[in-house]
Amino acid sequence: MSDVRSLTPTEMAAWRAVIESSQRLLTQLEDDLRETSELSFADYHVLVLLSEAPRQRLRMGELANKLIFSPSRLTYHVGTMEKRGLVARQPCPDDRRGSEAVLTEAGLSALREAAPHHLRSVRRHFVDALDDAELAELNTIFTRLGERLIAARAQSR
Amino acid sequence: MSDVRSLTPTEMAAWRAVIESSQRLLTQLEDDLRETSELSFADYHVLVLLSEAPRQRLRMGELANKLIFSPSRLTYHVGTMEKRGLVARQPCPDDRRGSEAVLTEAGLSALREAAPHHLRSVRRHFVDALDDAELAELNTIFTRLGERLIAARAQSR
DNA sequence: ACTTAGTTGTTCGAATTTGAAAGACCTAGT
DNA sequence: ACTAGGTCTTTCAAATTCGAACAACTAAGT
Repeated sequence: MSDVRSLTPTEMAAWRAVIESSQRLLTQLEDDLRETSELSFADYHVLVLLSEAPRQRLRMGELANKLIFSPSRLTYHVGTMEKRGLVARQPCPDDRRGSEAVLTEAGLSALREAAPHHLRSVRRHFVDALDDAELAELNTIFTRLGERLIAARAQSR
Repeated sequence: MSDVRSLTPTEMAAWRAVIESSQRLLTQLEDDLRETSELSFADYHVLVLLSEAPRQRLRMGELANKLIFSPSRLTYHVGTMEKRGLVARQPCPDDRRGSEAVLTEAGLSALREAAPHHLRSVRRHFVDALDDAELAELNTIFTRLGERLIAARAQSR
């Protein structure tokens, strides 16, 4: 049926494998995380990013960029995490438009508790399937892809 | 802050790059597709899968597996596409529990119209950033990952 | 100071996605 | 034939996500 080429079979196969498997990977990690903790993948990601930030806090906008979340999605999501006590929200000191999300004690505990399980899951479904050269290669390739995507997005504004 | 290791820096970097960039990739492709057509990425994917299937039809369950959609999500999504005339739904001849989604003329047209734009987008944001060896490598790696994930899922049932 | 344009984060209604039933049907063993 | 135990898809309500519009503020030029 489909005579829609413009991509070679090799290119198409690689493209599809990446899309499909990364989707499966996310789904599996999400499931594992929910089974061993009270956190979603997004929750976990928020906690990690905050824990790594100076003073364990990030501007909403910055957090949204890192998570690749729309602004409204982040507002909502941080709201749910705030209700659960995992993060707090504070007005930004030097810019009165902004606010920042701050990691709480409870949030840090939740992260510390979930991390071993989550990392085990990452290992099982990702790292263990790859050798060192492949890991290095993936890092190179996806870092490059990410940079190009960020550049492209900046372009089209 | 985070002393949560258990993954080496190399492993962690690769993992993060893959997750983040594949997310960015999806988002960009989705945006491009919406700009040049009336289709979402999921719509497009449905149309491709149907167009490739024998007699341009697939059981709902099979389609859900290929798309990595939950059953209820697929029901809803096919519903919206049906309203737009892109697909039709028919009872399954040999299994009265089931139904199948069928590609319509309009669906095929929509796919043919969207494909060049979409493929150009895939090329720009993915293929063009990679050389042949990398593409082959990605195909190998992600095919393997996908197989493992399917196996793991079958396990845990 | 005074516009004017751009940012930042939130809000709101609509669209989508989830997960737990439920309904209808198939399959195997009796 | 007749269950008992699956399977396939849909339904429903609740949770999430999107996108446009908004309010508050900042930045830059005049």
